[in-house]
Amino acid sequence: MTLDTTFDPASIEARWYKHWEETGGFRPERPDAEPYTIVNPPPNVTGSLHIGHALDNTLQDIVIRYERMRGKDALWVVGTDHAGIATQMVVERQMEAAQDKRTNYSREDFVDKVWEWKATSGGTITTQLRRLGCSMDWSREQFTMDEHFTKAVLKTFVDLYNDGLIYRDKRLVNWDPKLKTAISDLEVETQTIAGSFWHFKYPLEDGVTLSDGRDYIEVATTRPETMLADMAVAVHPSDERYASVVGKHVVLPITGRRIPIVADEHADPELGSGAVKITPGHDFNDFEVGKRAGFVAGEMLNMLTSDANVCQTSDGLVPEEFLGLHRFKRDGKDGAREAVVARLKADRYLIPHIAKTKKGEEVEHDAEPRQIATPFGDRGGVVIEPWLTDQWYVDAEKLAAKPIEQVKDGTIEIVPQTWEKTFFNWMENIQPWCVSRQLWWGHRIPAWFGPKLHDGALEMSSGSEFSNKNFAPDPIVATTEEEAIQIANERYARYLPEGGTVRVHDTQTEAHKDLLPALWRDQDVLDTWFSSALWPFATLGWPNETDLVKKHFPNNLLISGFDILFFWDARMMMMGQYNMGTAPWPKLYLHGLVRAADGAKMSKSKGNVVDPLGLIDQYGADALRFFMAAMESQGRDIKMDEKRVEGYRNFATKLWNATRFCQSNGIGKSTTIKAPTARLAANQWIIGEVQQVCAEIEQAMADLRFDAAANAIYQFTWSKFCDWYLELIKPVFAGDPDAMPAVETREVAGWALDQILVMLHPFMPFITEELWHAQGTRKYDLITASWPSPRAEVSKEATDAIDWVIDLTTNVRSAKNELGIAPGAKLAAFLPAASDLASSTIGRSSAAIERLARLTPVTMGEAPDGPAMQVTAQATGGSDVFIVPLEGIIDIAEEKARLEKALTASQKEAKSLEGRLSNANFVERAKPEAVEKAKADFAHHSAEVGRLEGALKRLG
RNA sequence: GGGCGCAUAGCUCAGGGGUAGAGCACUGUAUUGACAUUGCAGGGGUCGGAAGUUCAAAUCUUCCUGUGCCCA
Repeated sequence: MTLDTTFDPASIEARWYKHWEETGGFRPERPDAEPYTIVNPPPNVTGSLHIGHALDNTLQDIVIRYERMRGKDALWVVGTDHAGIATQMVVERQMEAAQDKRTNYSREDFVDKVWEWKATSGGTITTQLRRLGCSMDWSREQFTMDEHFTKAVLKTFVDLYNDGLIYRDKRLVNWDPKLKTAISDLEVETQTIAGSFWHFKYPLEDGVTLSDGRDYIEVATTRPETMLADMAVAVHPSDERYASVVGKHVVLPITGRRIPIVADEHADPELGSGAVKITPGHDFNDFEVGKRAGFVAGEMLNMLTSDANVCQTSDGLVPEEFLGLHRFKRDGKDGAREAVVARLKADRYLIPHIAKTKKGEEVEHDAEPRQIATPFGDRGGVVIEPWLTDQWYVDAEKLAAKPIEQVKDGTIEIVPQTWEKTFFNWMENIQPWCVSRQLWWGHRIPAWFGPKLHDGALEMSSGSEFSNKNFAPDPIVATTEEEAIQIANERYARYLPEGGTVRVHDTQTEAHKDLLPALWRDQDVLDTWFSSALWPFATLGWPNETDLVKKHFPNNLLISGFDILFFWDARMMMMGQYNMGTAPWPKLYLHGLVRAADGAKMSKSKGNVVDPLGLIDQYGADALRFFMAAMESQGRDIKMDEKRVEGYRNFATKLWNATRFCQSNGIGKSTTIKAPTARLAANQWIIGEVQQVCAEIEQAMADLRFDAAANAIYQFTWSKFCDWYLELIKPVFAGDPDAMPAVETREVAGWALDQILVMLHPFMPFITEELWHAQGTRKYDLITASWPSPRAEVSKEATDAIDWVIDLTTNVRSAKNELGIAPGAKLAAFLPAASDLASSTIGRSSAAIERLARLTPVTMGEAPDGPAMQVTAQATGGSDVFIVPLEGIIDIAEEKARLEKALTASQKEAKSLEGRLSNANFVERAKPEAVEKAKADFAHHSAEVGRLEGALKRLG
């Protein structure tokens, strides 16, 4: 097949991808081969390909293509994540645009709508991954809400519950009042924002005073509205200012609530007045203080609704005027915060903040301005409210124990290793994982509730929401409703008619209307990460004992961005260990972020995102992939550099043109996997170089050094194969095409080019596949070709000869350039004292010397008297000095300048080495190799100094 | 405040106890057969600063400065 004169990536990419996918190239049947498995971090079903995906998936594709070529039964599991909150938000936004809303539908109908959305608009990213060339096993594409996946999720939940590792608890949770759901610690982003610090007087109850006589305690807060639910004031136990009032009470302004003054280490005597207000129902620290002060979670006052509007506390003390206000100013409308401050100020409970103006005048402000670390929900973007609710928690601490051990003992290797510390730091301080979400889209929690049995007696409650403080129904956790009913029937047997059975209602309210004990299902769904934690085995069919699970679990490697180390990687370790009894993979590779050209994080709001598909359109997928690989050194973020992508597009073009050159000289596909036997020096040399670069790439891949692997094949292809080998063999084709040299060279060149295509294929799959087929009719596609194993013997003499010719050529060119001699000029040269290498090389490679070094004729023997330049040729096997007469060719002064420059360099080196060698300490204490090398280098440079001085003298 | 990184050529980055590397950019030069998305040649760095260890430090240690991320 003849190649077009220009390389056009777009026209070949779509064609080859389709071909690979249709012919099963991504998952060739290799039942007896050693398995190699990776699973992709499932992108959100709502997602589209961003530059981070491009990096992550390129690296994975390089690994999987490499292992596939090495003959493994390579499986790259692909799929998408149902992304609970994100997906529900997308569909809700769509409804909003149509003046519709979720609550206009039943839960079932809404979930159906989401599925409809997925069918039509979901999974954009799967098409985009194809454009990148990713060789995933699409035939088994997974979704975290697939039926078999749900089975895995349910089993895991039920097992964890039965093992006491999942429990229901009432505690403060990170509540997103916009999305109206709990979220986990990891989904909270702390940002520092400008805020205020207000100081208030809390009056002591009748007759009580501090030791200094004051009849109030000063407290300060950044969230004044919470004072409506204050339950105590805390002072440090050692704080003498307050020792006399500990155990006494204050009477809260506004609510009139009488609350105790408690001693607690949490109060910092150095901070403000040393006394802090305690709102256990709305602050994580205060919750702990409250517990220590003897309040149980169920008694803690709650003053906010799920939207974060003020509601009545259970003691009924919040004045009417505050009820219904939002927690703070919103959409320009004052909220509870502003109202509370205004009221306290009016009632003279506000202690003003005195600030000085620039002129030194004192001015009163209501509050002191402050930077406040504020928690925001990473999805909803609003301030997170600590809220007291019943939620399901996973005992992460217990599950984390084994993974910690596995990373410590090397069962799991984290690459680069620096991440281990971060991993340990988080895992060793891990908090209970809140896994319930108040959403409709997701895996519904397999729990049913029924009336509580108190000493065997039924305790019915007045129907109320799940956040009801005083009623904790007993959960029944089961894989199916039938099982739940069965358990309930036993539990409530004495309250059921003979042979009767409990009924299951949609809601708690309906269940309470039932005259008999009845169940209602938990309304909540699981955190998305709960299901994605099962990805390494649930995608293979677990809990069924499928052949895939047996063969491909544990996986071999996981590649992910470091940003999901906790969200996903660590949780896979926990769940892998729990469900499968082993680590999900022995190696975890963490890569960095792709940043904008200026080093900033890419974000839509900054408008500095680079679209990978745009780069593919412009430079081709191969160039983008190669860029990603070449820039991926361990432990550093990648800064976007389009010029570099362009450079790799040029590299692809170079290879394209090199192949065109081969074709025009009758060089086609190779017939053998092993290197052909070769007699010509250039051919032996390139075979040796192929072996070397192959070993380099293999080492780099074993170390997961993508940059080293990419650079190795780049340098080999361009600097060795194109720049030297193709130039070296050109003279051969000027001769008889049927003679041995041409026949052998066509064979070797075809083989070497094939090896390049194979070794480059994991990095640049499209162009290599195209060229692979352009080079001849093949029995198989390159994607399933074998990785090189060039175990050929090449003679040292042959490779030395080529190294010598290359050195000679470079030196001649350099000298000509400096002397202003036309590069193409052919010069006669004399070799007075030829090394053995020189003699044999001049004999067998005269054509190369003539064509590349452009020295002709070369005469063995003394040069005639007269001005001349000296050119050296060096290789391991020999070192020679050519004399090139320059009479009438150039200005002698130029040659002198050139020699002077070289002389200065050699003198400098020689002097430095001499100094080192004359240091007794060096000679005695340095490694013998270092001393030997210094001696050899010194000898070399001394000789150079002598030679150059002589040459200068001859020029006069 | 705690933890983890980074600082090497104009730019983006490798490297690493024994004469400093790549790509891009730059300079000069070349255009009758693979390739100007190119060839050839070249300039450019006291490896952030200071001290220490060592025969020898860009490399190891400590401190400092700047900068980035994560956690509180």
